[in-house]
Amino acid sequence: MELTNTTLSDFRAVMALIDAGTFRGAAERLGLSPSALSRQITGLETRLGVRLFDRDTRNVHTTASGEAFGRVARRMLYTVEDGMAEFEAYVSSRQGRLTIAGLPSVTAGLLPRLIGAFSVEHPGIDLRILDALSGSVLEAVESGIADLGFAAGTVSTRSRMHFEPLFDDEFVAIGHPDGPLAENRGYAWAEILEMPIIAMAEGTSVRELIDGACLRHGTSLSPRFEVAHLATAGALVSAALGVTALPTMTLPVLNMASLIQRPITDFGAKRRIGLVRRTGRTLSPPAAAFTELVKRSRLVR
Amino acid sequence: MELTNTTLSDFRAVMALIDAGTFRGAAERLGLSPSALSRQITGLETRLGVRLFDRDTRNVHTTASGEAFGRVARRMLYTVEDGMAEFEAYVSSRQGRLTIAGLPSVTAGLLPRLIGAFSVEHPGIDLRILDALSGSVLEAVESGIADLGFAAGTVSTRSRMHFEPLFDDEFVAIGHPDGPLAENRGYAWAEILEMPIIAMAEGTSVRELIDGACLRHGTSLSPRFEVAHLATAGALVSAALGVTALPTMTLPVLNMASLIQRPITDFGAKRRIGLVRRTGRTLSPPAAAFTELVKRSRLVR
DNA sequence: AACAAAAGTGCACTTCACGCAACAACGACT
DNA sequence: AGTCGTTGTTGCGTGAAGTGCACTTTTGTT
Repeated sequence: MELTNTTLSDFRAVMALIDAGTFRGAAERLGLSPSALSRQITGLETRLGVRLFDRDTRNVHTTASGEAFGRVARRMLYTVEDGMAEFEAYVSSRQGRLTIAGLPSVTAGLLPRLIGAFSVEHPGIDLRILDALSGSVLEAVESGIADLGFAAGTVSTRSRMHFEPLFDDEFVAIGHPDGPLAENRGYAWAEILEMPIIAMAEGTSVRELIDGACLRHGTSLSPRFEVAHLATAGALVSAALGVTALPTMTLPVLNMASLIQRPITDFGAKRRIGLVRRTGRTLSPPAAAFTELVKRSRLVR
Repeated sequence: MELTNTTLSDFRAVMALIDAGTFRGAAERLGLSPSALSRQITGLETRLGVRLFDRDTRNVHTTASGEAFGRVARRMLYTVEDGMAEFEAYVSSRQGRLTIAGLPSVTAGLLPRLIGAFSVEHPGIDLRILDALSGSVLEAVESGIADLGFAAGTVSTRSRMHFEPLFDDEFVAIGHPDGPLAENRGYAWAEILEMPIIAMAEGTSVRELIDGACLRHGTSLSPRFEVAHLATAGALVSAALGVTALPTMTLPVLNMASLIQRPITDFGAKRRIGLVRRTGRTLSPPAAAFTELVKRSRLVR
């Protein structure tokens, strides 16, 4: 009994013949000639070593073995149908899973709107958000844990991954209403450096950007506090312990009620936010759909 | 997306490539050349409109879509494997169902030994016994309710079905020890007709045979009692109400403790017991196996 | 920098499947 | 009972699909 050579068309042929009851009808349903179907059934019976249909030139009767095979065939075709439908649903992003890594500022400030829109368009997709520091975002995407990542477009980012810039996130100075930024005007970066600075911890993209700006200005940063979380920085500023410089994107995370923001006139450094993905790797359909959505939503300001 | 043309070899190819990680290894496992596999994967990807593997000349990486397809493919191949194993088990009579119709005398006297042996050889097969009158046996087999039937080989039987004779069941006279058959010798049929006869109801094969014998002897039967069931006949004889003539095969059904049996010297009619099955219909594998067992058990006496 | 290994491609060949036409057998209708 | 129509099967030719071999290209390694 040669089972391995059995193909899906064999199953389809048997099913059609069982349902139609005649070779002619079954062949028509399958879209081929009666002779072709006859050969196929004969060949299958030969390979199986079992007669599936008792037939003469006038009648066709399914044997017990034929019915047994038909049950198997029906299950098989259902499985194929279901499987392909499932795959098609996956490809067309109707179901699946999408993991997005992002800097905390992005996940908090930008992602809510995006994933809101996405989950409306693709309700069947399980969304996972990974908020991590800059390095972890790249790591997550590179290792495949995350499909996409939102990160700042630093040099290291662009070399390891494909980076698609979305918009520039400008730095503003944040201070207490009664603090050194009380005057409602733009401040120069040199001015700010004179104030007590609350800086983000090293390893964050914000800190990386600020360090780079200092380098270009030929100055150096001497922070009064270093904090790991944006909210902490906000709290410290609210307590009038100092000022800080943050990208505007991060502001929604903070409670701005008791804070004021001022432009930095000559800071120059912008945080270029973009979408990272592995180079040379095809995006999963949900990831591609999400990328499409992001582009469509015109974040560029 | 062309889903319908997807074939089992596509699933096998994807599975092999996922598992092996290289075209070369996968091709070897599939028993074909790397180029053929390359074309197959490319063709599948084209039909699906989705890239399943990211590959350069050196590395092969499964995409998210490829893994999704792989999950579907694995399920598919398991289903095929299971299904074919199930069918193979059915064909080789390791599982399935077998319905045997038989005359009450046969089912009671002969079948127990046979189905005992059969269920030892084929423990996975569900056995159903249909004990019915002669006509019902044929009906059950003809309609497909029963796969096989044990019946007496009358003319009508042979014309409608394929009849395979197994053995001849001879008639003996049954009486009460104190009745007219008290003498331990053979009795002529004419003698017995003089005694009070307990006959089986019309429609039973026993009655059919006896009527035939009377016809040949130029006599006629005038039964004192007519009963539908063998056990009833036996009970009547036990009560010394008369004598009866029955095939030896039926005797195990009766309680012979208070009965005696005597040869009928010139009765001449034997009941030819045989296996009936539909003409022109292939037997189900369990039925074929059972037939084989019956032939092997050499019932011919 | 050169080599080796692996995937992709052009080309020729085989094999498989298909349709058409002829054939055989069975059933129905007169 | 004879005839005709229908239905499954088979012989044959054709076309497409698949396969292997040889070669190219690219990439990782020594």
